[in-house]
Amino acid sequence: MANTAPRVASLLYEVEPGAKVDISGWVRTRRDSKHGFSFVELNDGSCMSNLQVVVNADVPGYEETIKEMTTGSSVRFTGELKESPGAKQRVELHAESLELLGVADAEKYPLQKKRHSFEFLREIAHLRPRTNTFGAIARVRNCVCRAIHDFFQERTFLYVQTPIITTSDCEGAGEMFTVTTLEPSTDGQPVDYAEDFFGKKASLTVSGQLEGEIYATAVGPVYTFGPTFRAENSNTTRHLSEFWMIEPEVPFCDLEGDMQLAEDFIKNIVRRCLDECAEDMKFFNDRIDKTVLETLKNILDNDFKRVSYTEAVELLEQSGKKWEYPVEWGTNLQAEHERWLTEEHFKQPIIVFDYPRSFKPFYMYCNDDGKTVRAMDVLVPGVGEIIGGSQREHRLDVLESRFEECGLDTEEYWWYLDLRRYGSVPHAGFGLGLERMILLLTGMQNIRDVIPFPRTPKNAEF
RNA sequence: UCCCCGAUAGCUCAAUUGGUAGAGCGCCGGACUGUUAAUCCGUAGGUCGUAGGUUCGAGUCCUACUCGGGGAGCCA
Repeated sequence: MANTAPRVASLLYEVEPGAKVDISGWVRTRRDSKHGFSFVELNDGSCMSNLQVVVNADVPGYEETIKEMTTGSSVRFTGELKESPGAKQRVELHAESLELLGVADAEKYPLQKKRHSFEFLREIAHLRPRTNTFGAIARVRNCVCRAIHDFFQERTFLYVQTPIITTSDCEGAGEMFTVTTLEPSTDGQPVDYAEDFFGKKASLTVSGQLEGEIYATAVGPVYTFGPTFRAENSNTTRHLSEFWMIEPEVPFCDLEGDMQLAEDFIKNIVRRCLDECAEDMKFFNDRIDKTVLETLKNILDNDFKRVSYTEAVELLEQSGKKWEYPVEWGTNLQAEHERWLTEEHFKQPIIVFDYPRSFKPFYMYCNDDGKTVRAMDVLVPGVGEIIGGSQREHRLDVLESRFEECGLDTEEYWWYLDLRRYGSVPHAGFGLGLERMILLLTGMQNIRDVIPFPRTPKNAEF
């Protein structure tokens, strides 16, 4: 047995009838004809569709084996690929041999030939990739990851691995998980991190941005692509405790360039998925969200609407809507505001920029107006904020005063300030939440269903 | 963390003013069939989330807890 055999996807869409085939996979369903033969629907994860295997009763082993080929069992067939008289497939496999590799007790196997709720499937996350929806998500997610690397590689960005364990805090990004080998204190005494593994308090990263800036100001455009951890007690359909983030950082770049990069980036990913995962994308449109293809086409066909925070506030004030959270210049936009702007008013992705400095972190470039910073958020219908980014403050004196303003210790960020002391340049970057991007692409509602093994408060199974 | 809602068969759900549980699907058995969400008939399958309480009597009412869902905040 070798894993070089063609897979179902190529048999269905590429290989010509007449080919001799050796194929292994899992049974999705079986239909028996009492006096003659059985149809076995074989899936191997290479695509949404199954290979229909026609097994005649005269195939050796048929009588003893076919009843065991229940939903979920693993099987292997050899035979000849033939044109299918059925309307639903181009070709089918006429089996000449059959082999049951692993049984799946039909009485106990949790996946049935019917739809299951996503809540139920979350409880069996080790089996859910065997379903149509989660197989499709896995393929789309893979496509997105490839598209991301290709996008940046084609633009000469360097892929930089920033640390997962870190002793710096990208302030404002959220609560951090502590990494320690110390036993929990039982006497109520505060933990002495000087005694800890790293000799100081260490955490799981909440962002690779600060380290990304180090490389961007040395080797040119870079991007990070890795797991990120937030210990926030967030219980929503859009938050994970462990998620994947892509963070480009570009020297000699201002906010304008940053926004353009973000827009090109998202459009590129959308285009790749539509081109390369057409079958899966059609499934999402048919079964998950009837508007998803239209939404994605809309994204490709239009420039993202750019609106300053100040303009956004004016639009919200003039909307005549009753807001649960009052709109006032100087307060952060709430979900209801963002949703109205992108879903009801503009009905397309928008980029809100130049936010008040009062609620934005220290590293963002301060505008001359003394009130705003060069920050931008990309908001998309259905998902909300998908990208957050900014031009970074590269002026040493301004940055130092911002540290003071934010109550931060410059000593801890000595290396970050060095970047401004020696050869400082304007630079900018952003962070894209991978799982939120996949929500947008698939029309899935809950972020826990677009990552293989979701980690959320009180949940870290598998 | 806050606010709402929920937990009954393997899955999805129903059960009247409180009177000791039903359906569909799935499974299994049978019939039929180049089928493809197959179709038709039948069988089996439940300590009603956990622990208390009210009551002659609780799936149903009350309390606590656990878990799940939706929304909010925080953010990507």
